[in-house]
Amino acid sequence: MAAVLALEAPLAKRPRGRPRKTLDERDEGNRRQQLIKVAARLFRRKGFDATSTRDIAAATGMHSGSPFYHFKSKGALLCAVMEEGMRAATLRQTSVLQPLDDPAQALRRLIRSHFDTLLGPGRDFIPVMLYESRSLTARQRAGINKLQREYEAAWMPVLHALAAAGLLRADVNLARLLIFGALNWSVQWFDSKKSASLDDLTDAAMALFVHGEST
Amino acid sequence: MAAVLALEAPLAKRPRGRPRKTLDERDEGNRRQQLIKVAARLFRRKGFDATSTRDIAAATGMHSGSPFYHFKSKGALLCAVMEEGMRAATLRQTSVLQPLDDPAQALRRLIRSHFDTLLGPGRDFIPVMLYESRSLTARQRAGINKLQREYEAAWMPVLHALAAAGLLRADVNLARLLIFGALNWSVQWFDSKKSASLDDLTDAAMALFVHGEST
DNA sequence: CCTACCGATCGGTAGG
DNA sequence: CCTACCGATCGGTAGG
Repeated sequence: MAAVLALEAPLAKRPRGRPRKTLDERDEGNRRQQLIKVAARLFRRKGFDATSTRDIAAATGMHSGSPFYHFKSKGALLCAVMEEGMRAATLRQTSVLQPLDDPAQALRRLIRSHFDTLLGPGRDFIPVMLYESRSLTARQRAGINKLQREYEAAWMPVLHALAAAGLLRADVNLARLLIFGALNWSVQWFDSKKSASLDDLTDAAMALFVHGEST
Repeated sequence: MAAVLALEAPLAKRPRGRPRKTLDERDEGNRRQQLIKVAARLFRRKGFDATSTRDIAAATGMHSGSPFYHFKSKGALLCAVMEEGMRAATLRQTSVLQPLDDPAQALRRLIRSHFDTLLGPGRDFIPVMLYESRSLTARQRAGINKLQREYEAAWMPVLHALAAAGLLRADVNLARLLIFGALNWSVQWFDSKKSASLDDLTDAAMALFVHGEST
């Protein structure tokens, strides 16, 4: 009898709060990841300041105070979103580089991977990072900047090689800033339901930046 | 006696509120412009949501409710900032185009003027427009978009001419979006105290985008 | 343009 | 992770 009660207790306790996802999805320990994912979507759609921790809690199926069990502040949650985004972006970028590529091919892969990071389905993390860094503390921002520098480091040898071959004009550091700007700005206007694909964007960027006969 | 009182009354009334600028600067009717300018600076530094109407009032030397005498809502003030920015930017751009320019020269002037609009001293209006449009109502955004389309219209014949001459590769519409991205993103990283000048940036952008021997 | 104020909302916490 | 709550702040308004 006691054994039966113990087995059934979790089920009996469940419907205390508001509607929950199925038990399969609860999967204790993943609530933190759920919060990060939900927060990223809301931060992107409405902005950090305009998103309340209550919004995030409700969209995750929690009550208003519960996000603070997982994160010590709203800002810490924002920082976690950005860290998770940079972790995934760096992984994606590393997986795409191939040792035998010539510089133009390498740049093409980097650009295509970056567009994927910015515009691929369900990718809210990096857009949030690009537009909400102002809400980080100085210490948090320093941490994110470090991840960004590591990410950008992979581009520099490629850009230098292109410049040496005469395929990229302009000061390499300014070129890097301008190129990242051109790519990053796409989160403002890209519409996946319109005609251009990520491959189209990559072709256009290569044609615009890389000089010479064809690429 | 009555005449004397009438003449002095405005002076006698002045010190009722908090510290004011000199009488010369008050200049009734310019308070609205002052609000727009102060709001632009604060919106840019802290973001729209993180700036309170009390911040704006205090920085203009008003009390907390007074901005609402000039603007019916905080959002209307934001919209006024953007309209004022676009008005100045379009004026600046129009004044710079010369009928005898070849396409590359024309693009150079457009880019230089755009950097001036984005990064020149005291230019907070357009950066606010670029990063706070999400806070506009749909109707306000439609109005701002119209001004932006008019501004961008001047670029299209230039880009088409460059494409026809083989100096600009890539689809012209995508090129326009990528180029504006490269330029607009500079508000994120440009530091007027560092080495590069607006002319340096213009040179780098031209070298990056415009193909051919030299420009 | 100021004074005095309102209702709403927010981030965060104690205690369980 | 929920309950119940706090202090602070905010956009906006009436009435002058």
